[in-house]
Amino acid sequence: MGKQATEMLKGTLEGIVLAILSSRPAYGYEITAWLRGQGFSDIAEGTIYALLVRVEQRGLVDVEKVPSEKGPPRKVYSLNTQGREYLEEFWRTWSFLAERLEQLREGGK
Amino acid sequence: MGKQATEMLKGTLEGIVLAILSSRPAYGYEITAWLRGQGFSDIAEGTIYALLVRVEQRGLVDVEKVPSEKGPPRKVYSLNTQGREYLEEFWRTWSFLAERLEQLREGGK
DNA sequence: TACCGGTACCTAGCAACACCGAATAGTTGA
DNA sequence: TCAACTATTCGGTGTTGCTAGGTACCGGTA
Repeated sequence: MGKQATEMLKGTLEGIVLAILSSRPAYGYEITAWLRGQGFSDIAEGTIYALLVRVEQRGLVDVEKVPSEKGPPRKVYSLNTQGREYLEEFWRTWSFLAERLEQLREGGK
Repeated sequence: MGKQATEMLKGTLEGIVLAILSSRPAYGYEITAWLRGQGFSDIAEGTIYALLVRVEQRGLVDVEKVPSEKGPPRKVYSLNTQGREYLEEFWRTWSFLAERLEQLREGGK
């Protein structure tokens, strides 16, 4: 993945993380590892933590500290009601963008 | 369109503009008007001009100054070979992102 | 004991990008 | 003359992801 991805992730990465949290609670380290497994090979760890702090401050997620057997305690995040509404809005925006881009790709042949 | 769009446009707007230029040469004012007609209602005018300057400096487009009947001369941009390669790369990155997001949307039900 | 690797989180500084607001300049018509 | 439309430019702002570190807890190994 090149530099284009870095800029393209702005705005979408937040939605991606919230989408993950909508199906199950998770913590930062776990999310980073999962994303890398999905092909987001160069997602920086700090990026996810910073993002989680932001969404927490906006009140989109709830946090619970859970002890870990092998390391420091985990901060487990889960999507709350406000977060779900925000995610809905995200999907609407995404759909709009995706449709226009698909049209452009068709037309550009 | 809300605030999410602003962040989501980062990186994609460039691809959108290059995609437009891949089908026909165009100038800034024209592109802005076209985008607004397509539903990108709150694209700032200055944004497109700044973007065009960037892609020009990166050598992705060729520029030609063309006199206008009704106003100052237009700067008409057209995609060159390097720009087409860059656009290909953009589509690959976009496809990757779109696939992951579609998977997430499916899984999130 | 000392050390390394894996787990788990945090932070400061940076670069890129879209937005805002304003300015400039040419043309046409009231 | 003045307003409206066309067309481009620019400085400053806020948000975002990346870089490059650091802290801390644990188990295994030399």
